Amino acid sequence: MQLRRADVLRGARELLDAEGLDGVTMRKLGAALNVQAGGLYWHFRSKQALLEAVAEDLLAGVAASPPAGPWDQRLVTLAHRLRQAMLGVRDGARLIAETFVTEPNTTLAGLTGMQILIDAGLPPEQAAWTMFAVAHYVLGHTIEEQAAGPDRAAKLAALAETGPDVRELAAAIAADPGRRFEFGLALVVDGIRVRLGPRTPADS
Amino acid sequence: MQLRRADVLRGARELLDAEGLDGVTMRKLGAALNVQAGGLYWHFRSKQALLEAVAEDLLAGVAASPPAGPWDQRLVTLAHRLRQAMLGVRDGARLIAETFVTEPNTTLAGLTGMQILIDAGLPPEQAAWTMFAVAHYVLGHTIEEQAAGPDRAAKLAALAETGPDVRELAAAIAADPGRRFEFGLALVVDGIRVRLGPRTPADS
DNA sequence: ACCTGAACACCGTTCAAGT
DNA sequence: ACCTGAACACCGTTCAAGT
Repeated sequence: MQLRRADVLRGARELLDAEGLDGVTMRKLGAALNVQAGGLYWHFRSKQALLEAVAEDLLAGVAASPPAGPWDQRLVTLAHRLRQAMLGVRDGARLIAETFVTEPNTTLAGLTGMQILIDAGLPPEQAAWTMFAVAHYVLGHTIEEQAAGPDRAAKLAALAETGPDVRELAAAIAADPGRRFEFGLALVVDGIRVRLGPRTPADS
Repeated sequence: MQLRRADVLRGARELLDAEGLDGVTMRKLGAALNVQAGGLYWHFRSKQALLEAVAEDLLAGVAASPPAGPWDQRLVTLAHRLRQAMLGVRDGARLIAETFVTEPNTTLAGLTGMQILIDAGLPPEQAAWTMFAVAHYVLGHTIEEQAAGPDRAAKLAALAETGPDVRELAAAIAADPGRRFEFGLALVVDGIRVRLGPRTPADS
């Protein structure tokens, strides 16, 4: 039976999850879908276009339903969803980083973040800039968190041996990523709060 | 005459600057150095090892001299240096992201950030976590900022046409990266200040 | 419309053998 | 010690031709 665009997308995502971004190959994907590698080019202009479609797909749930509550909670929810979306596949954050998408899911996620900050009281331009600051923190954190590497653990252990200060650094890398993410996110949110002035808790 | 490790490193960096990360190839590098691709493996265990050496090299200046002044200025200086180091080569931020280095330059940069925050009054564990939050913001920002892509401008222009709210978002992407970086960095620093309590301005 | 077969111009890595 | 030559097992992409 014939392959649909959605099948290729699903296959690519499964291959990504199984092999990582460097393991995604048009030939392997073809094999998984019982098709020659060249045949995939009927469905997608290029490998890059396929990866961008996977990236857009990955962000599907991020802003599908708008987060509710006070502005800080809404923003934290959105940031969580973004991280979770990227954690949804192996190398998801790297995929997002190496891709430039202007499709609905991606755009809506950005707009939603911006709107939350406008509702909180920021002028539109500041809201957009602030939204990107949050997004960049989330992206940077999640990329690092997903970076696998076989010798990572070994290097880290060796590093921890070299001194007490370096030990503290190594411990931070090895710490629970979820809690570390939360910590940094709260920091950024506090920074935003400063810009809103003192009468924020009363707003919705 | 013979090739030294440093020559390979310099060649790799120049090739990276000229062709981008995806254009760095053992064969092209060999050609640039008048050597067969296989010959490079005498100097470096693998392409990955070579890239990690380039990454470590890139961070040479970041913490070479410790930033001076009040803690917030010291931290901002360090963040600037980190961004500038990554901007020093094409795809520098992506290189740092795809690499896990525990060599002196990289480690010292991390330790310096942590020490600045300890001096500011944070307990060591918080200082380490905070340092990573800053680093992740810088990394995320600089990756996005360096993402080239030929159709980027076209996609962005098309996006700006689709509505006034999206226009604001597109404008933020197209804005001066230096100013945008500054804005987000100040946000993070304000967030840190909140955690230090009210008696900070008096400290050095 | 959707895919095959085959080719083109590449990759990273290994390793005997040369100097 | 440092590198060549040649091979191995791969890549993304194109495109005539098939169905």
